[in-house]
Amino acid sequence: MSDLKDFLEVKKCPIQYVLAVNDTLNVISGKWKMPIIASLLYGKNRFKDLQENIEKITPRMLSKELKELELNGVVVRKVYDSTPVKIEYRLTESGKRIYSVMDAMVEWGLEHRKNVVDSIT
Amino acid sequence: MSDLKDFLEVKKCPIQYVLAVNDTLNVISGKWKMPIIASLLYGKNRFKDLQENIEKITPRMLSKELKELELNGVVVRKVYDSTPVKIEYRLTESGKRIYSVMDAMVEWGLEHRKNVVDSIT
DNA sequence: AATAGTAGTATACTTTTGTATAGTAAATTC
DNA sequence: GAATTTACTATACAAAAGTATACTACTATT
Repeated sequence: MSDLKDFLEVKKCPIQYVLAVNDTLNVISGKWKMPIIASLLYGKNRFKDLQENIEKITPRMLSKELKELELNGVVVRKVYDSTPVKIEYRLTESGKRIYSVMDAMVEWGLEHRKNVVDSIT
Repeated sequence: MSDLKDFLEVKKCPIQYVLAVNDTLNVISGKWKMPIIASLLYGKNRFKDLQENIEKITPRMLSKELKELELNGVVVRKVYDSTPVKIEYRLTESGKRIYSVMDAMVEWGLEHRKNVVDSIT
């Protein structure tokens, strides 16, 4: 394949865009990420609260996912030096902004469902 | 837990929203969905074109993913009755609209990267 | 008749993701 | 001092997702 063909035809997405999409996908993919982020948005901040709010999640998964979200800069773990210690998980500013992605997903999903139902009936 | 507490505190996301997010997640999750959708948006419509455009994807995965996208109403498979047969994959209208989700993801990803880099340096 | 292009499928395998179940440790209430 | 609450960890396992490699079936070109 010639360079010209490369230039004219093989349009590629800028690499930063690819990385950005992958970062986002990483943060929202899996069975529990969205429920956890949504729960945090709804003001459920303690381990126990999250566990109660998210049906069927095991403590192992909750712990694992929270660690991953923390590592990805989406969540911060705060230890309050009270007795007994209280631990809170909070969304970072970035974390809160994932709301906009969820919003786009809800919008697409609703519209898509409508279309698919239309196409069947 | 009382019904009142349910009502006052356990705010829940409307079920249709949850379903909508899950539908969207289903369509975009995995290693190859986004590259495939992006390639289709860029006008790569034949199996071979997609295979060449998406580095390292095996024909097995490409075939599997295209089938899944078709089943989900995101892609249509068109057989042209020429000799030799030409087969094209095209995004449905819903499929094209996933662009808006990708857009939100790029935006969040870029911003997040900027913040994370800022917080390290 | 042999080679190449298009559009895949088949089989076996590895890796990643998620589940099930039980247990720990510190403090707090009965 | 026994049970309960909070915040987890440990081990073993099952299921889903992805990879590697080879192969097929049809047509077209040389």
